[in-house]
Amino acid sequence: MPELPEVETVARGLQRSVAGQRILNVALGKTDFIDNPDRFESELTGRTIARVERYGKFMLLRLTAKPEACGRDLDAALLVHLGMTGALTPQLSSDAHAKHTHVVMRLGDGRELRYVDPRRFGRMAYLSGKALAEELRRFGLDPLEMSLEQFRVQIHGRKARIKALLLDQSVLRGVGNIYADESLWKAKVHPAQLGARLKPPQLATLYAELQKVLKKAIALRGSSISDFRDTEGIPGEYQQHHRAYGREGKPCFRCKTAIRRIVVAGRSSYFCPHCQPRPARRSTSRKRKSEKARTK
DNA sequence: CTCGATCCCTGGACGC
DNA sequence: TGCGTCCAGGGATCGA
Repeated sequence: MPELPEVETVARGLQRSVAGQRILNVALGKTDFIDNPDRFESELTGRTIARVERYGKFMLLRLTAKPEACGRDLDAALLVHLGMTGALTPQLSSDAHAKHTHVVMRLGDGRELRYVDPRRFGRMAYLSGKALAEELRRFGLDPLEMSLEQFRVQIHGRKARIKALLLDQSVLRGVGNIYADESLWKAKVHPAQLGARLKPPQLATLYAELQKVLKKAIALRGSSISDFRDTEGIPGEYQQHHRAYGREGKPCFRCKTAIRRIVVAGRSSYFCPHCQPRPARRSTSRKRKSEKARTK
């Protein structure tokens, strides 16, 4: 499932392979994941992909202005979210269409940039100017670009659980379930710990481990759990370094205790019950006792 | 402000 | 082999 490292991998691949290419035409299949499909098609046709960037879990295909735009739409972009199963890859026009191919952009050099997404949890949108700026403003800082102090400001004082905060794209952008669990395991922080209750050293460790995990995962071209592939069709290798995610019942790499799975913030959360002890919840247990006493 | 529930969608795993 | 069922999960939305 594409999170920050996987999206970075794909964005770099596309930057290498399709930057500078002109989009000659656009063919759409199912369009329920595209904002305003008609406009999408007309605006993309004839535009050139200037460069490809990552923004959180989004890819931003920056587009050059149409010749007739006369200076308008200089900051137009194709926004792509891969959802769970999306793939955006350049292919030869002679290649057979994979099942669930929903967008085909014919490029100037004869290849095709194809979007394939069985579950259609992804999103595509043509955005420019104000709409693009507004869209991007909804998200927090990139975890690889933020300082420890900026991280601290986002977490301290928050009553939400740390796992929920890490997954919240308005708190920081790009982290998903895998890298949240991996960095919490490394930092020995329980996923249900409240943000406000993280001690300064824990916060500093979590910040550092999150960056380390993300950087290493990028270097290994992401995690391939089921079907993630880079733009050349090669799986990532970071899944071989997972210490918590998907390891329910298997021994912790540090202490051999069986990894447990619980649901936090509506997501499967894998953690070591020994290394990441459940936070003592003084107030809750007291409340429970007093409630029991009252009902009796 | 934060929570859980629900929906979107398909493929894969599993039980019979 | 072929059903039915459950689960995976990012994000939007809604009600508590």
